[in-house]
Amino acid sequence: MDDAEDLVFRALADPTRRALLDVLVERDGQTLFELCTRMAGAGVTSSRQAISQHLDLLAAAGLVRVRREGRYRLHDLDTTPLAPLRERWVRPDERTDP
Amino acid sequence: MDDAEDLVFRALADPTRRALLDVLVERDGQTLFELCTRMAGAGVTSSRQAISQHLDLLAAAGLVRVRREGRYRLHDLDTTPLAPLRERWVRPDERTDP
DNA sequence: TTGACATGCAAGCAGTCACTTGCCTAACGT
DNA sequence: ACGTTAGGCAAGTGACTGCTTGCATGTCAA
Repeated sequence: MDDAEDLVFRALADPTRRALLDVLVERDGQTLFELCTRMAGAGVTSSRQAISQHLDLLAAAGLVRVRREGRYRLHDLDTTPLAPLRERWVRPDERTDP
Repeated sequence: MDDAEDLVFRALADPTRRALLDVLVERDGQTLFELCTRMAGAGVTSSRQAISQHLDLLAAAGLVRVRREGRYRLHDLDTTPLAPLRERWVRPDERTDP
């Protein structure tokens, strides 16, 4: 099972990746080093490679867009894959979609 | 990391468990055997023990309430742990909470 | 009571995951 | 040109995960 939905859920399964999303939601265009610093500040102690790999996984899930600018790798958050997820597992009697 | 939030996200990381939630959202009080049958019907081929372990994990995450009735084990869905999850990673400029 | 049905428990196994380690490439400043 | 800065690649490792296997328990019907 390797469809898009599965990638998103598996990406969210790790606390470090969720913390990365927490940092990314505030501002687009943060570099890898910037993210490492802010993660360390948030109490998450992960190496640069570890964080880079987490970002690769988030990118594979479509949650993060990666672009190059000079020697920097900039990261933008994309929350659109989360939209269908938010409406899932709502009881039929609790649905409020008019 | 073993807090409640982490349990929920890890519980959602498995496609079989998500399929179980899909089946559970329709009706409360389904037995283990009933769930096995409906899972098989949905194209998910998992043994009874496997499904039972998945349900245990969902129960540990607070997503499923388990109760006994005679020789049956009945399962009720509880979506309240999903509520905070739905409002997460929403851009500050996209927030619409009045 | 006896047998069938619904489920529980626990050890073991193979695959996956997160992380490290070590070295390499590319872009900037001086 | 040279060193520094930002990041890339890939193999290896320990722990965790999902699943199986085998047997045990408890409940009901006849």
